[in-house]
Amino acid sequence: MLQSKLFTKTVKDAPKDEVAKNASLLIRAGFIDKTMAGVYTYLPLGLRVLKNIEKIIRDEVNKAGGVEILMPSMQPKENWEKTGRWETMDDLYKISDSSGRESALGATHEEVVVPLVKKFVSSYKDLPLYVYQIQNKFRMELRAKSGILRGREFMMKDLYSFHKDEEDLKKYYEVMKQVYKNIFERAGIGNETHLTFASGGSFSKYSHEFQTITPAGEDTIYVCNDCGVAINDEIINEQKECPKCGKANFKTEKAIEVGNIFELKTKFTEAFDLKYKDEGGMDMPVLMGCYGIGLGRLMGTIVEIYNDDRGIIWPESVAPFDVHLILLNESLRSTSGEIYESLQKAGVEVLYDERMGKSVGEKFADSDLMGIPYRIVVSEKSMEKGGVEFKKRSEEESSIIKKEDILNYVKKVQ
RNA sequence: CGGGGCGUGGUGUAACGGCUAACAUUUCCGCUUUGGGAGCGGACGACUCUGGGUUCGAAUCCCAGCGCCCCGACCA
Repeated sequence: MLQSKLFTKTVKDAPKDEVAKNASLLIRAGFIDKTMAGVYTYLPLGLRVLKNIEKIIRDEVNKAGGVEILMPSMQPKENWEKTGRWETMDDLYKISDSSGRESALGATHEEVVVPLVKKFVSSYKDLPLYVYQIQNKFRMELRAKSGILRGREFMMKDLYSFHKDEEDLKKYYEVMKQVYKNIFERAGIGNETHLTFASGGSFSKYSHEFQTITPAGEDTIYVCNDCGVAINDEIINEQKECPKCGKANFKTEKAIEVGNIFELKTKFTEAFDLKYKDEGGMDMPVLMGCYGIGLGRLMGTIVEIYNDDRGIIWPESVAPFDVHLILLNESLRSTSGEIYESLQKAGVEVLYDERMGKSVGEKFADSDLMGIPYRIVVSEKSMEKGGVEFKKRSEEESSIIKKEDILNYVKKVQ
């Protein structure tokens, strides 16, 4: 993409209200724009990151048998009354039309997915079933905060699994643990992200969160020094030992909850009377699990972890582009144009800063701020030294490489 | 929802209750410049969040509302 076609601009000073690093950097670099408190527009650069995250999640979830659908944001009030959550869920947005008819804006989708599945599942032969979507959720946060980490409207991957018995649910629950591990690994935050025991499970007494350690976190977790899993506040108040290895040797950390997996068991299937016929023709309750990841929150978490005083440093797997190609001298426009074409032909995603009239300093500052993993500078100076300048955003040193060798240096991940 | 802070050009800031609301940056025009937000000259851009009040006079003081941020509570 030509940088001149980006309609966004970088800004030197972050809006003074934005204290959160993720919001400050993403706004300055032109990835997002705040529409109102807790509600953000994803601009061209930000959307590309979001799509990359989406791709990783979709890929891993599909491997685990997930079947993608798209459910509506507007949902019937009656369904929410059936589960009792029309009254009990405080952060549910309720909307009404001019005739006074009320609906809910989906804060989560059990109220839609269970009646949906009921229409198609009637036999043990129809189970198990794993459906998911990547879609916007609405939650009436009384206090939206921390940039895109806690919004009122946010994109979420929510998967719902349906099973004939506890054993099958348990089995899939373990599969999803691994899926989540893979996703966070691929998104570049594998080392910082800990499987965390939380309360709320049905048969195993626990649910699980995936918590990423960073000072920007709003949760406190206790990481076991012996086995590396963590427990949250709720659990440490109930017990003093690690649920996995039994030791009681924790270090306290601030963390962001990037994912959550939960056994719902029959909580919602009972409300909608979702049953199946077993081999003997008996009606049996369907068991459920649900599994969520907030995409924007994941993006914000990545920024919180990967930045320096000059800007963002994207992991290659989610970066908006692979290469930032920067032309400094008009005399080399055709040369850099050829490099641009050949990289694109090779499947490398390139942001090409071909703008003239911008100072070198400004171009470099923009590049550092945006955080694209590889920077290639085409200039008269680099040509005198024998090629183009190649530099990783994550490293300080640059090197001169021949333009024929560029592809060897730009290793494509994913 | 309780507590605190802040609302002035797109952005960041300034202005004693008193002149045409100032400066930087952005944007536009011209020239110059080309390896870390470069220089010179010119131009555009603000009913000072909204509504009341006090005053001869309000960006400035008072009240209310709205918005945004922070702490807390809440977060299947």
